[in-house]
Amino acid sequence: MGIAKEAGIANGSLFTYFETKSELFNQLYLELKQEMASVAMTDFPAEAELREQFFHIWRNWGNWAVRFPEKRKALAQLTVSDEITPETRVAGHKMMAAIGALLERIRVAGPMRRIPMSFVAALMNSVADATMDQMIQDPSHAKTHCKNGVEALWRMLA
Amino acid sequence: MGIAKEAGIANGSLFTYFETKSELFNQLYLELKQEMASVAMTDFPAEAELREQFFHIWRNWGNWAVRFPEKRKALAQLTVSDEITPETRVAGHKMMAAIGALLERIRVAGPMRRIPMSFVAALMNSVADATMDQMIQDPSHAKTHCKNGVEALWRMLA
Amino acid sequence: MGIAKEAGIANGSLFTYFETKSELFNQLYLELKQEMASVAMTDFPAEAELREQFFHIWRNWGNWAVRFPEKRKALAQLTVSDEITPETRVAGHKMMAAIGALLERIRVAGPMRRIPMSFVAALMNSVADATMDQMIQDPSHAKTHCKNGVEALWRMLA
Amino acid sequence: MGIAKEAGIANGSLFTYFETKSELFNQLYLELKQEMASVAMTDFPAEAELREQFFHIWRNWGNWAVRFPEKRKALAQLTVSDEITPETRVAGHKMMAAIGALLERIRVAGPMRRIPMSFVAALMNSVADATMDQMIQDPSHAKTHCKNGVEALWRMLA
DNA sequence: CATGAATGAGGCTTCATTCAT
DNA sequence: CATGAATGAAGCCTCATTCAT
Repeated sequence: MGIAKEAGIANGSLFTYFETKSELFNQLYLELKQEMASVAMTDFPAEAELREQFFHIWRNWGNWAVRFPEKRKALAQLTVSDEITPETRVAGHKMMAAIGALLERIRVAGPMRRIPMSFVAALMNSVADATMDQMIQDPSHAKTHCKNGVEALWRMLA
Repeated sequence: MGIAKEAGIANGSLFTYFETKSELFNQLYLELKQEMASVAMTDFPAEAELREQFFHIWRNWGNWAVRFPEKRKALAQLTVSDEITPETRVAGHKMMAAIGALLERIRVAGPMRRIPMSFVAALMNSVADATMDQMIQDPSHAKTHCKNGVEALWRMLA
Repeated sequence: MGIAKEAGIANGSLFTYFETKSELFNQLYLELKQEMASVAMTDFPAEAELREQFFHIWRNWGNWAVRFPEKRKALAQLTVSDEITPETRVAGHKMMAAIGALLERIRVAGPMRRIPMSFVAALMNSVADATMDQMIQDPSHAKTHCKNGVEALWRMLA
Repeated sequence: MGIAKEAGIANGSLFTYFETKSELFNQLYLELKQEMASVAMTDFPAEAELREQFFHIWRNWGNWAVRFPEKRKALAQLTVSDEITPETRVAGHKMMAAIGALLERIRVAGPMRRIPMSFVAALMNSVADATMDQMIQDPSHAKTHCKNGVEALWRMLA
């Protein structure tokens, strides 16, 4: 369909800002990752327990996914795209450092303490994706699905 | 890159078998789903407990994914592709009926008994995907990752 | 659509009889021309007047066109096709020699006596084509259209 | 041979102006019809008799055909092409409304008064085509062929 | 002799990219 | 800096033609 048209701008205008389609994708990926990271920390309850902190982040993600399903979809597609370079992926992960640290604290305290963090993170992401998809497909019960997803994940992690 | 070239045949030859690129994709999707379904049931322990039956299927999947990573990758890509029609997806799910029934028995007996089966199935699939990816990325510990994945999922389900 | 499929035979079978698509077209053109020529002379009233002889041929053509509209269409298309060689066209005209002679007798006796025969023949063909098209499009009044066409042409020629 | 190459432009450039090959053909058909219609009315003798008016149009057509044989050929091919939609044909006929009205006045006053206008128009077109072809094939006598053609048609019509 | 799978040249179409305005 | 016409590489698809069965 043409990425310029999809972005709603003149096809030539794209190259005022980006040298290349790949560059655009990588930059967009980082922007969306950044957005997910900062959305996650909105009203973060610094004094609460681990579980409540984790659930808080999850709720923020869910709200964001339901409000901006196109962003969620774009990020999902970019995540599996071959256009995103390893460097960009690393940079994206760094933006999630705070959440990674939180997950790490959960991991070492629970049944997955012997399992590599990378795998645990991958599992969290996959469950988060499945949950957000469910919320978007059935928005009238979004809150319930959100809770169900995080409780399922919590059983896995803690 | 051109799907004919990728398949190693003359570009025109594709259309001896398939009317259309879409038809090829849909048919390939079904074939791979069928393969996953029948691989899963290999040496199925009909008399064993639920847990052992489920772990058995999971191990079969893991072995298949490690042996045929290209098939696994192709199926993953087809699953998220827009070329696959809803009809094809339904047909694909039907091939998994036996596994679905098993999962259903696990679900009604555990903490997810109040949660829609479709969501539970989606969670299982997403965890399976993450596990297979991990196994393929780090094949020297494939068996361990396989076990870690299914145990994590089992904590979620049962 | 593929000329073999259109002919209702296996694609490879075509080349048992014809070296080439062009050869097939040229041969088919000649066959249809031959058919039109011999159909035209069916029950030819050798003793009748010029006008009646001409009308007789015209009626034969009309009946043929209504009975075999696909043949009529094929011939019309072949006639304007670039695949038909000048040699084939000449051969086709020779098959129509008897009708050409009749037309020539009409021409020299009428208002077009100073006009090149080739042009007169072209005019006759174009009026015949238009008439057959009309007959095929509105077969319930085919006879009327047939008569209207030849009478119009007769006013032109005689 | 590839319609872009034939037009002398890069193959992709076509789609800057037309969504589709079909659209290009239909639009070109209308443009050529429009051109024929407006050419026909050049210096139209509004006060002259029917016959002179008709001959005037015919002469205009003949001059146009001899001057732009490629346009004439293109229009002839488009007219028999399957790419031209019925809607486009109707639109094309509407452009010829003035000429149609003139022909109608001739028809009702002559021997074809009982014959459907559509058939009469088809006959006129077929004779016009044959005449233009003759003029283009033998341009040194173009004027004579032009006159011969219209006089022949006039005998048919009036 | 008939068949149909396989081929590849050639046509239509898309789309990232360039560039004159 | 924005625009959109122009480009051409690359993809999908058609179809005449070949060839092993």
